[in-house]
Amino acid sequence: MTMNLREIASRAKVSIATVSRTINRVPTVRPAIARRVQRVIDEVGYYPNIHARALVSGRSHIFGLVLSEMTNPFFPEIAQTFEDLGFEHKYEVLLSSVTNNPGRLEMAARRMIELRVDGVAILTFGREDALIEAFRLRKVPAVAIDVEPSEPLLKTLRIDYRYGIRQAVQHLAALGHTGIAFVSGPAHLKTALARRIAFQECIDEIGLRVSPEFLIEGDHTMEAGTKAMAALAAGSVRPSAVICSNDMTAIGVMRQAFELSLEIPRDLSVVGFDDTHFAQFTTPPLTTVRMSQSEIARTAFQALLHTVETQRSRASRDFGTIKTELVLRRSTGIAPDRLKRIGEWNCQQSEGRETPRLELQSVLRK
Amino acid sequence: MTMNLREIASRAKVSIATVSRTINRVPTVRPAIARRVQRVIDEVGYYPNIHARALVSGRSHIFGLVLSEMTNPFFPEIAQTFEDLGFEHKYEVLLSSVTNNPGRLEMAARRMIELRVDGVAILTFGREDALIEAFRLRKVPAVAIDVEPSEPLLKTLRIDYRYGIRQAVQHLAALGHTGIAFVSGPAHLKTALARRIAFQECIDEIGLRVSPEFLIEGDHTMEAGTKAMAALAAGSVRPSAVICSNDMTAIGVMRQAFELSLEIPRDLSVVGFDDTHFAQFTTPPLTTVRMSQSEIARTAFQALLHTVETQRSRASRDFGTIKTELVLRRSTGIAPDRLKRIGEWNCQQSEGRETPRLELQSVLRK
DNA sequence: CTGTTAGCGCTTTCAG
DNA sequence: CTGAAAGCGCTAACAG
Repeated sequence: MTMNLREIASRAKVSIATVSRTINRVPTVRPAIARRVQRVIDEVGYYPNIHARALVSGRSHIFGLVLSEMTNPFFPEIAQTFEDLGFEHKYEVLLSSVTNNPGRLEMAARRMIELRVDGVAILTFGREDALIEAFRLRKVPAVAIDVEPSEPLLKTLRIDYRYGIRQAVQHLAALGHTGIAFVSGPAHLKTALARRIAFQECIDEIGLRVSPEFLIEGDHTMEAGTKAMAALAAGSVRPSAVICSNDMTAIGVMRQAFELSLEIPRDLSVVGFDDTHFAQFTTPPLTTVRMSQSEIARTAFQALLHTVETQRSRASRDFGTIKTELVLRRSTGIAPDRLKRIGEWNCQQSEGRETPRLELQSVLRK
Repeated sequence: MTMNLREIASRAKVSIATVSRTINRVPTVRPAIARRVQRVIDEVGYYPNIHARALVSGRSHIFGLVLSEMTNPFFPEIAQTFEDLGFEHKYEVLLSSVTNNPGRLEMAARRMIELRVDGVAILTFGREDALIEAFRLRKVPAVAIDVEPSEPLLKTLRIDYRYGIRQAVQHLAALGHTGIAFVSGPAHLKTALARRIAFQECIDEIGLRVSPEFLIEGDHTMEAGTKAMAALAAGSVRPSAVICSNDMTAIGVMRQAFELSLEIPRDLSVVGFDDTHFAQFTTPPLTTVRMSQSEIARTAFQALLHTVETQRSRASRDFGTIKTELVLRRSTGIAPDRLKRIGEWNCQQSEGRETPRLELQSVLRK
């Protein structure tokens, strides 16, 4: 038995319009009737057909969410928040993860458009240009990261990479590190590039210099971290600290450090980027730059909602800047050579495997 | 300019029926005309309206996929494969992650039904009953794990937890462990229960016994693993090995072991379950029971496809059994007391931090 | 307050 | 081989 408005209407002895109104909570329905209709609906467990509704109303009540590989935990955490928000505001969310797989990007755009999403958040952190163009053409409201919003339907969400990366660099420098390596993400990702540049600038700022050997290109996977660390260890000079473009990379670096019997942070300090939930559970817990996933998801959602719900949001507004910030944990410590000098001055053995730690948070966060 | 069949038709100077046929590759369209139509479609970048199509055809070409919390990497890995398959077979996939959040489960069912999915894979590993019932009522083809398929539209996909868990238990026993703890998932999850029972049986089988203190209930999060290990360490007797109901739990256990200055595997052996990608990157790499995510996703997808594409798939078939299997890495080693005895016999120091290892794979996998 | 009716964009007979 | 026309289930005027 296929249920539809007509069937409900006939059972409740009203017209289909009344059923429709009841479902949509139009207040002009006499309460007694509304209750009667509702009872029938509940009895038969009727759910409206979204397709019919979208077709006639022109609004699908679906938001698209385009992310990169779901296997990087950073993205599921965004998805989770975004979905929660959708739930709260009665929007479906159509998730599309764009892998390197060619055609996948195009596919994502196609899905979103075919399903006539009311708006789409593009949080791929890098290769969004083609998507943005596709949605602009079809006049689909969109929000993306660090783009120039050339028109009212495109909102932007900026990220201040510099702030957190500066904290990381200064934290390391304060601990006496001078040889600091950086493992970047894939060069073609804008976001990865931005992080690397921020690193470079922050290093320059304090008058340090980084040997070209210390700038390794990775691809934001754990495997890349492993390889990068192997390369670093094989070099003529070795860094005493390494900053990674994301947490996955840092995990890979730590893995390889373990392989090389390097103890963290005694022999090597490691800093991640993202602060995924995992960062708290590495051994040792990872010092990393937090970029709040939920804040990103929330801001993106709000931007979309704002664009859709208010007709004349003519001004292509900037939806604020997401700040990044260093979270100190235990993968960073005093630079090995400074530590040695401390040892010489003060011959008594410090207890166990503990490494002396500086509490810099108050300084860094001034 | 809102594009639709009519518009394309008028531009290509054919009827809308012909455009429809062209799009759907109906072979009776004269090639010359088809080309003309196609050119117009490409020029204007037209995408059909899925809603209209679904409405009239009665088939949405959408598969639903219900998973548990996406923040456990096990699930994204399934989602990835399932989506790839959707891509390949021209199905949308609508992902719904069911968190503990009350109402979220109901919401998932509602979404699937309102969007008239052609089938739904329920891979929540535990609390699927309500969902299954909802889909049964509405005659939505479904596939779920370890259910009794009472009717043709419900397929089942079985998982052999025992096989892998037995390997884990025997591996540990062979290394001389007698005090083996088990950190389970939440008691209300069928799948977690199944794992715990399998563990118990495998222990019984070899005549070992496990103290009640060694059976800890967790909830499949890293936090739970941490707490479980803390509890274990605080007990009157300590286990020399712990098997976890999933990899997340194992990561938490390792994290806490580190906190307690327990070295793995010298002081404690740890075994996970799932073999998520992360298991290769813990320090040390995690010995774990593999349950192939891609195999699960693939089997579920095939079951759905089979149900949908063949009208009269009357027989409610079992879609095979997924096997589980121990993957040896480096979080397990010889039991501490046996190791000590070895040390006594053979006084020469073994090199560095290496722990003697047995290569049991060939035996275990006979 | 409630009912009637005209489509939304598409697929699918049924005629030509 | 191509076109005309009848809906799919629903919303939104417009009447009553």
